[in-house]
Amino acid sequence: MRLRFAPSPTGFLHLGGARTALFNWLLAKKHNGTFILRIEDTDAERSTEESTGQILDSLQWLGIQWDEGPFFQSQRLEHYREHIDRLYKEGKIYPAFESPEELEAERERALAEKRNPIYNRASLKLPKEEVERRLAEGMRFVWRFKVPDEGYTDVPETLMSGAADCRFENAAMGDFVISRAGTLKEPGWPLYNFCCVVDDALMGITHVIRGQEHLSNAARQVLLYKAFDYPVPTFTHLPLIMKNNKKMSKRDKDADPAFPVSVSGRRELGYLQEATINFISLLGCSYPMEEEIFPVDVLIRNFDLNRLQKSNANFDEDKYLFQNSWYIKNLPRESVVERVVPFIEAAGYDWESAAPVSRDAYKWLGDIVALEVERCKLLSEFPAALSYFFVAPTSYDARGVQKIFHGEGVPELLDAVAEALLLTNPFTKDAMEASLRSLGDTRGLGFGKVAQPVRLAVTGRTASPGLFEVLEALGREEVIRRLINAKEWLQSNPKA
RNA sequence: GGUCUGGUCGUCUAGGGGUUAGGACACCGCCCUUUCACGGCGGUAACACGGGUUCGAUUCCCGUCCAGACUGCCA
Repeated sequence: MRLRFAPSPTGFLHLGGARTALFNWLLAKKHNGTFILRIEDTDAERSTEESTGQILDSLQWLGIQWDEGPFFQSQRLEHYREHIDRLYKEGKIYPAFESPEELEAERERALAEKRNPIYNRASLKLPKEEVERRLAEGMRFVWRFKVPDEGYTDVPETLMSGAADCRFENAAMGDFVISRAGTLKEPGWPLYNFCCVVDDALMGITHVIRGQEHLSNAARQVLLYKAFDYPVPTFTHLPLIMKNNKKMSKRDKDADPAFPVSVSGRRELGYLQEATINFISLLGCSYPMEEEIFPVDVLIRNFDLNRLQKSNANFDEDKYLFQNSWYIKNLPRESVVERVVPFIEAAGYDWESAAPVSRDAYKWLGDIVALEVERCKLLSEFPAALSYFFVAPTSYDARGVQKIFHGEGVPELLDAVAEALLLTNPFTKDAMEASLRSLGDTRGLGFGKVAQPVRLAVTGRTASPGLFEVLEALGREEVIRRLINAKEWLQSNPKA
């Protein structure tokens, strides 16, 4: 079993492409087959090396490793030329001389007359001598494939059809172009539909899994396989991934920047590799497992073309986020910390000097990351969530000031807390809790009345992880300093 | 317009001639609780419509409607 992923390097790898790559890879892995990567860069206008690099990066990040390649179509011209020659000699293709403008005019005419806008074969009807004269003169032409006038072309399709193959009417297809405009001396570049067939045949591809937008191409491609007398692979055309009920495309200009369609964009936002694989594996496919969260080896074992869905799938951001947060909570802590570090550094926080002097900075960082692991759904949320560990608050949440700081006797309370914590030994969360609970009791205050002002004083916020974990991580000196700062701030900013 | 493909809770889906139509995310409620989260428990919610076939259709068939893709000298 030989499968391939064949992206065109005209932009980043998007999530739909990643899912196509994943399914091909999964099937290859499951059956000990071969997964080939081929870059379809026949369009010199739009292909870039930068894009190729990005696509390879994204695949590697996802852990989708190819067994062969990457092959580049731009380096395989000889094969295509050879195949064109072959078809020409057999009379299966012919040169067509119309300019794009002429074609467009004809197309509009056809549409206006409610005719199917397929090529009218004007060049095929030219006398042989005329064709030869034009070719000799160096007139520009494209190669068109002569599609049979009658009959049907059946695409062996595992998904997008009923029990039978997917059937297309030849008469409705039109003689499609297989090679761009050129002359005999300077031939144009062959096109996708053609190169794809030549390569898949030469590379021995047995099974093509790709997006459903290629389904109608498949009919043309089958015609080409037949023309070459090559075996036709089996096709699986995946349902499309939709966003707000329209195709999620990398060409979509209106895409919301908060929800990038690229794998790299998601990575930069702090989506995890594990969550991304897990989530896209569920788009248009189901598995016999009860849970919807599973590691990739379970995925490989259970992937099955028969469990593919036929209808399009909407991309559910909520579910993706949920899975991401699940992995942040459940992946080995060490692994999460490792991945959070670049985000913290990119935000400009110097965690090494923020760590209490008595502590190993990296271990300390691990501790505070652990405190936010069940709150942050994206890696990119950690810097803001943890900011007060790196920089002492200089202002306090406005609503908190109003509701908490302006309560009865808060400055004195902060003093008392500072004093109590000074005497708390060891400076651990359990000891602090006992100490502050009893302080509350003596003052006749509910525990919340003690904890909330302290939280606000120390973090500047009304919400945080468990207060005592925070205090312990901050260390005694820093906590006392912040309590005193808060009290002073309160005295110079009294209730209006 | 033509060709092709689809249609089960809001979303992703399981299922399949007889089921209380199952799960997940989201949502709502309760519990836990020093805040915010996490977690636990529970709840609302679906077979597009009309004809057949059948003792019985959400499931099979046909139409309708709706949706999407393709209709490039892009891939």
